[in-house]
Amino acid sequence: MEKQQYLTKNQQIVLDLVEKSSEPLKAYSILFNVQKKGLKAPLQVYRALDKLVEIGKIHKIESRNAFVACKNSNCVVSNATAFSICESCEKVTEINNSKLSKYLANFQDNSGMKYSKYNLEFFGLCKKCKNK
Amino acid sequence: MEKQQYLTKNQQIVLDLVEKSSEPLKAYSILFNVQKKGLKAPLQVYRALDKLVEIGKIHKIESRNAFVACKNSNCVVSNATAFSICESCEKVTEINNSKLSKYLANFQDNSGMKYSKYNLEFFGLCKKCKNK
DNA sequence: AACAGTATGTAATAATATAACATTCGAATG
DNA sequence: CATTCGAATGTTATATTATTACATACTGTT
Ligand SMILES: [Zn+2]
Ligand SMILES: [Zn+2]
Ligand SMILES: [Zn+2]
Ligand SMILES: [Zn+2]
Repeated sequence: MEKQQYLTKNQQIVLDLVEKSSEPLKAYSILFNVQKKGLKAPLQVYRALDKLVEIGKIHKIESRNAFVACKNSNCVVSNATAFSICESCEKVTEINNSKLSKYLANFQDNSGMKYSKYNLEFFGLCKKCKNK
Repeated sequence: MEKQQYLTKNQQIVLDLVEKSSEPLKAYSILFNVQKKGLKAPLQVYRALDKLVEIGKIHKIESRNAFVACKNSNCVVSNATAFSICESCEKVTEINNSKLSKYLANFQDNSGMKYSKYNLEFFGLCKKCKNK
């Protein structure tokens, strides 16, 4: 059984916002949006984000410095993430493909390094933008 | 035949520095190091970096906001990059594995999106750090 | 109650990156 | 050679992203 994670007030406020959003949110946009809820300083947001990323409730899109809620049943495997990113409209989708995740989780090369985590970002044009 | 890329003075200065480095370099560390060569402002460095990334001479390690020289014969496929990153010593290695790149270049899901580019970052402990 | 670990609040500052605009360079053309 | 045009440069200012430092408060355990 997975350990239940109780979120603190700040963490819950930030998570709610990120989950409601249809697009990746940037830290300072989050800050702006939660100021009416009492989170006044960047650090309060960053600390909540750090924790939420750590427990897999949200992910950071590294190439965009933005955050999205996890769409894979709270990513039991938050250490194995893959996203598709439209370079035109910036739509981001979390990829949930068991073949891909199996392939990457088992990937080994001759470096002698044991990988415990990965993050993959695909770029291209989404259906909509392709047909413009 | 591939189009020859002539680098400008600023681009060459930045590239030389990144190629000499055994570790990923951050933009402002690059700036500091090339100031004696006349590049005084952040933008001069960022512009050179942008161009070098565009033509595949260097890559950006997104999770670290740092830059490394390409190790794959100037990445004919600079739009298909994979790295291993040691979370202890921060050593970064560009992965050159044709099976992996073939697998990812051909990856498709049911989103209808055609991927033209990807970046993959593996995390773990390098040989050295594992044995400590 | 004492303690340890985690979370919070707050201010200041560091680190990363871009906007705006004037100027210069360099290849291509006529 | 003179003109043109796109790319690159120089410079200043500013925007955006993220962390340091330190004091305080909350939570569960002994
Ligand atoms: Zn997820
Ligand atoms: Zn799109
Ligand atoms: Zn490369
Ligand atoms: Zn290491």
